[in-house]
Amino acid sequence: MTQNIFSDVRARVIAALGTIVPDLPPEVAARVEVSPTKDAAHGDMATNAAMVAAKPAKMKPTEIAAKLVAALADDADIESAAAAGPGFVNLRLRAGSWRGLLPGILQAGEAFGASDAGQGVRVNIEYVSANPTGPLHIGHCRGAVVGDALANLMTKAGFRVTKEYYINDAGNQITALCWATYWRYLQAVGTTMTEEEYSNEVPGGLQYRGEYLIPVAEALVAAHGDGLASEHKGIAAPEVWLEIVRELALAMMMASVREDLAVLGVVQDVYSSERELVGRKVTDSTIERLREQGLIYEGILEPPKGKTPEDWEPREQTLFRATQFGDDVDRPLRKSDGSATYFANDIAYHADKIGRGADILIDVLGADHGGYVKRMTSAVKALGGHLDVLLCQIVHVLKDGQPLRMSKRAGTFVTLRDLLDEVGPDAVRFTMLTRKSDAQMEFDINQAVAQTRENPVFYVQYAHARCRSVLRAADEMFGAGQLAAAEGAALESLEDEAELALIRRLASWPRTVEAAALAREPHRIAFFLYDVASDFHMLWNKGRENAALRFLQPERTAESLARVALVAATAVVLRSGLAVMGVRPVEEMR
RNA sequence: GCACCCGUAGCUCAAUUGGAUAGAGCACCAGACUACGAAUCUGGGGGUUGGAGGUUCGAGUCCUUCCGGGUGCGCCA
Repeated sequence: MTQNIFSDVRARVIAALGTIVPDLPPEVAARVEVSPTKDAAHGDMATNAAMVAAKPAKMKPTEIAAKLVAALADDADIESAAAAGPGFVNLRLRAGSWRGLLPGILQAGEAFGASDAGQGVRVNIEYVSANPTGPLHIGHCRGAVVGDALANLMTKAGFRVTKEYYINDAGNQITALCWATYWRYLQAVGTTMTEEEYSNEVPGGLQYRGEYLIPVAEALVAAHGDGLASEHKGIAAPEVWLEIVRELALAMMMASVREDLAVLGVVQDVYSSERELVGRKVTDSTIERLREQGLIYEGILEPPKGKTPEDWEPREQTLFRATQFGDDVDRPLRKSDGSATYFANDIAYHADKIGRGADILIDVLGADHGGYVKRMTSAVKALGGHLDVLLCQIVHVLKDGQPLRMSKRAGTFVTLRDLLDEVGPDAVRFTMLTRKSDAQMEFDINQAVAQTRENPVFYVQYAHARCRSVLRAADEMFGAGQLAAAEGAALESLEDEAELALIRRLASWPRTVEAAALAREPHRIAFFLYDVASDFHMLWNKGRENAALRFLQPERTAESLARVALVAATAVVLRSGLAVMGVRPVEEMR
């Protein structure tokens, strides 16, 4: 038996199938699945082997199923096999085979569930990548959690993962940030200008008016006094101050972003700067490379149908042939002043990631970037790479039943830090993973902190705390070291249906990790842990009604140790799963 | 107008990626504490999976079309 009993049994099914269909094509074997049954009445697991093999074998599915049943009947771990429905083969494993998995779980500890499914493929996951123009807000939070959990998940599944943040520090937004910072600086040195007057002098107007720039201004004063202002404490020539302000504002904004992320438990491996990339002329060389492939041309785009912008005029641009790779239109790479578009720099950035050694690129983006997906996947395809994009849909935050609208103007702007202060990082992370990332979600602050079953964070934590409680009691009852004894304990006494159901659940953890990693769906871990917790609470309560099922019984050491093994294995799986989600397990609920 | 995401119980969401009778929680009704932690558990009602076609052994899942919600749509990032 390996750690993953499902892949183990699958191998036996394929072997058996091979004796029935001698020339079984490998691609057919690859489609054979062994999965848990939805309905316990069907047994423990079911396989579609007979159905997928029917066509190439030119046999009826039911006929193959009948032969599979006969072939598998000899297997020592299989108690019964039965053909069902259109050609399923339902399998029931011996209780002893299930129980026999517990020592392996305890031995593996939190590493249980790890696999080599990823085969060491190098994956670069880029997430958050918020413009460093202000504090992170709730809109960034979901992507941060999803990206981070996905990184943990794929690492556990045997991928080699790099976690990366792309700093968009090269565009007009940053110049706007500099002007906004400079306004705070002028205020700090005592300018007589009004905000209105200042805004009129700023190209594009004053954009970022939040107070979070005041500390930057104070740092500027500390370092330069009023030397960055004009004689009358007005606006000096940008050559005097712009680059100085840019350096400091960027550094301090990024420091605050990283601090907020750290509170959330997110620490990335690589922080890549767009400015640095542009400085290295990577954009130019990447465009040149695409030009050599004949993918760049000068042309004029059609205006969008229906809603044509007011100031539309046909214009010749440098275009990338995105349509050759599945995009709807070709995309511009240069602005009219000759500088690179954001897209052009981003192509260069993705080329850079590939160049640093990534077999698969993953971008975790916000829903407002949906229109960006096709062009970026097209570009990466042109570069010979592979890009998956995860779109995280909007999160609506609810408090006391009322939606918190995200509005900077109305002053109801919710920062990530605010949310973390109110809910705590563990609840934030778990709750963010209780929805598929491409579906919109409601984040109910009251529910996230509730100490009831309707809060999955609590429910799972409570199950773990209960496990620990039992293990602490076992320590007292049987003395320290009972765990070592439990690993070798006689497990035959674990025969109640609720106990076996829990074991089967724990045994499907490796399969869950693998499937979730391949599907890039970290939310499945949250649902799995909820199911483990549910199975465990159910078993606990059964012991309440039937004393014979209680975990610890002083006068029955063998039975107790067997159950201690089960409880310890449950705690192991819960911790293993929480680690993937980046949530800390708790020892007790206080 | 076009593209992408979504539409599942009254509400919030799952559904092992095309599998068997679509499942949880909340809410509603009825039950279980002389406790290894009742912050939990047991049972019950509740569905034309937005509508209509199609693909096949089999569709919530894939295709077409329509309806509804969200996001975006040449020198913003």
